[in-house]
Amino acid sequence: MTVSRAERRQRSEQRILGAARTLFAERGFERTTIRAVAARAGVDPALVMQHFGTKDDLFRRAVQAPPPDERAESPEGLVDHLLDTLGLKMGGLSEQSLAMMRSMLTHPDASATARAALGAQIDRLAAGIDAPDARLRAALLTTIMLGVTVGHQLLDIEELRDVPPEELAALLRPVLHALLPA
Amino acid sequence: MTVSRAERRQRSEQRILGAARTLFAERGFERTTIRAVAARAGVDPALVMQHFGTKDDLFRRAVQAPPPDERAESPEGLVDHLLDTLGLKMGGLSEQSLAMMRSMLTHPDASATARAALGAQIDRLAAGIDAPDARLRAALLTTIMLGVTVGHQLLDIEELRDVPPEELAALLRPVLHALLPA
DNA sequence: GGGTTCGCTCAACAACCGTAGAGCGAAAAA
DNA sequence: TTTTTCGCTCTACGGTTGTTGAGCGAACCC
Repeated sequence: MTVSRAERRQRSEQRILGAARTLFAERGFERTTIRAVAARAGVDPALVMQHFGTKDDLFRRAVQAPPPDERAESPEGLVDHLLDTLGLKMGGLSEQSLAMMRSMLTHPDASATARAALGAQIDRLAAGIDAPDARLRAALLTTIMLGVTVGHQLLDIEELRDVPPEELAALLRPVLHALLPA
Repeated sequence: MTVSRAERRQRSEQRILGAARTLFAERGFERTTIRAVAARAGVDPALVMQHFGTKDDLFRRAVQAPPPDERAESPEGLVDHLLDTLGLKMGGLSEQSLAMMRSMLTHPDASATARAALGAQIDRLAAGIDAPDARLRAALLTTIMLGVTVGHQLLDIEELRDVPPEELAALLRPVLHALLPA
């Protein structure tokens, strides 16, 4: 019944991290206060600082995502992989992705992280596109998916709500294909 | 050489509004302070409140855009009109659009305004699409343009920087067409 | 020209924010 | 058991924020 000290520490760190992710994803960086995170984690605000140092550090920890799986990117599988990106399968995007996206337009740190993440995806995509303007095409593919995700997950546009994932995928497939060279 | 009182009033109101638009567009709502707006307008912070009442009111005034021109929306012209939306022509989007977009993910008011503006565009587009899922297609068209705009104007993705507008339009045209019924 | 209006500034308040340091109590080490 | 460690809370500080009310000076009205 008793819990070891290290265990307690790790456990409350996880609770804080979870609370932070949720609030960052819902309200963004600026509107999320340390106090609110602490309250949601059932913890004193000072403990948050003690664990993560600074609010920016907490944010960095909260949004850091596991490295993307390096699956083989055959040109044909490109579009399918992109459609997965939407988070349509497996119950939506991770909370850390949402948290980062929610803040990427206002928080300089999140903006840089977002640019880096998108840049990485552009790199990955461009490698699978055989055209002189491969990077530009990859960038457009990426921002297109970004836009649909923002509209769907962050702005909650009603026309996209409750649409079966397969229907979205079916409509988007030819769209994405239109950016691949003939 | 002397200026009338009404003239002075209107003049500083415009300066404040301009400063607000610029800062809201650059940093978003939360990171823009009344003091910063006032400083940029060369004015006392209290005057900003006196003119606009509240920071939220100032934001509302700053982002309110002129009503979209009700040009005839022939189904063929749809795509061209959408490409204009990108702000590629005529030196980019208005500062009020950028200000609204910059804050739409974090400020509840801006979020509602953005949803409304996107909803209106979806309506307009859907009217020109002849398909049972016209609204869904219109929503996707809208969010796609949103994504490209966000990536280009707000995140400043380097692959999209300095790309001639015509090149972007040429690549996007088939993309958008892919969402119109055959 | 004298009184009034009013655009504008000055100074300040109350609330909230991120953050730091001292201290408590229980787990760990001796 | 005694001593030490350390996860955690309490309290509080300094700074910034949105916002307000009093007052000044110049344009306005008579």
